Amino acid sequence: MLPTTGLPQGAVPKLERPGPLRDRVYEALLELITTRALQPGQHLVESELAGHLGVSRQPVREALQRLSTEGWVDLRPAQGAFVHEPTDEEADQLLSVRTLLEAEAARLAAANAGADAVAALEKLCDEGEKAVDADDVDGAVAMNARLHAKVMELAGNTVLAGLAAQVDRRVRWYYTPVARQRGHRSWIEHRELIAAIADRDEERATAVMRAHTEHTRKMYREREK
Amino acid sequence: MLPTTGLPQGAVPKLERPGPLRDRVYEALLELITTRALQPGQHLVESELAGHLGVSRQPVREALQRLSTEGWVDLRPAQGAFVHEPTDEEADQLLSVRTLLEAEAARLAAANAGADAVAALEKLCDEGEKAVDADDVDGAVAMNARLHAKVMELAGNTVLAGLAAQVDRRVRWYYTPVARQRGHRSWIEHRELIAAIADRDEERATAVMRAHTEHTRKMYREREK
DNA sequence: GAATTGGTTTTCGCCTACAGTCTACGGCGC
DNA sequence: GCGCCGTAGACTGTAGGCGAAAACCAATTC
Repeated sequence: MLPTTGLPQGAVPKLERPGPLRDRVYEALLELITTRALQPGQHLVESELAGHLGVSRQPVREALQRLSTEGWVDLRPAQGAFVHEPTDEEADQLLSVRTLLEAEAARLAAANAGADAVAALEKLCDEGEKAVDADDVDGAVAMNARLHAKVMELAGNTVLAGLAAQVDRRVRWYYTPVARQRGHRSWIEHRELIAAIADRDEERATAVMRAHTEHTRKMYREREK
Repeated sequence: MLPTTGLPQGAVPKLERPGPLRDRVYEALLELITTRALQPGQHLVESELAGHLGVSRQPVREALQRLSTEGWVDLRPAQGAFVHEPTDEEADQLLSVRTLLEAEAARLAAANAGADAVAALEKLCDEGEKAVDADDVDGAVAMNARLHAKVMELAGNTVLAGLAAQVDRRVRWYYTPVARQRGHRSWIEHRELIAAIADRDEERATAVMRAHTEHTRKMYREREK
């Protein structure tokens, strides 16, 4: 028993710590990039960002460094950081990798999932469909992300989850503009996926997820033209 | 035509630029980690490393930052960097992800490969076997890496290649101690893989690569006990 | 003897300053 | 008028320094 004080565990609100500045800068920049406030190809000047965010250059540099390794910005030596410009080819490759990772996650989820897990998935699906019916695009996209994240969690492979999280976020960056077009159909497929997971049918879960992600990929390709 | 000088393209050796210091620090630290000079769990003190490498703390910080995002070190806030301690579970997950990525790469390679590509693979395989015969473990491991990298290159998916490169390097970190045990058998499997690629047989290439990487995974598991 | 508390030291997080390098622009020669 | 060179500006790369938080250790109290 750790707490020798008579206080209950959650009584002390953990003393909201701001957390490392570099992380907050990272989050801020990522937000600016994903919302297109910083456009692809744009030159990111360290001192400018630092001044704008009210911090020094150092945290900005570290944030840019991290964004670089995750593929959000390109760091050209002695020239600075530029917001990454996604090519159509790269987007397609990213989507195909996503298909691979998500399909595997679906398979593992089907192998591991219990009744309570399935219930949780159903709940997420309900909310997602509700958002679609209400024309709440942002909400639907968010629920979609949470659903996929939940499947990934059920897969129980943290390494896989880490890679998928990166890929997914970038995919969503490219994909958000076309998300609007893909409403109900997507959630019907989600239902099929959950059914397959509930049946513990690894083969079918893999196939459904593959079809699902490939579907969005095809939609992206058609949009390119 | 860019070169208006009459000089051939490669004549000027690009004026050997030292390149960003942080990258060299990164390479140096990665070398130290993979060679076990810095042991898992060890606390990495910035000023210590900086002094040892003859640079300031800043490049060291940036290198550690990058190593952190790639999973080599754990960056605990306000505490510093610690060499990542791989758990058995994590190693297993990493190996399973590797299987997934490499199998897909093999499939794509089989779909794309031409005669010259197959020849290049054969050449790498020859050298690898030569290294094994000479009991040159480090050389064999290196050739193994280059062979897999070549397959990945043939797959033609840079995103996939990027992920696989990270995973592979970490796998090799865990795996190096047991590499010695897995000599000839591994290279026989390589031959089978190349044959499948030469036949443009995607199914078989996938299966062979999957068996190959799963084989090393099993070997690792047995070693755990 | 065990737990706590206070001070001390180490180390990180961030800021500021300086040097090197690349880019852009204006003047000069052809 | 056209192209080259030199200079000025801006930005990045690196170094050093200060304040603060965490870990460590010893003295003290129960």
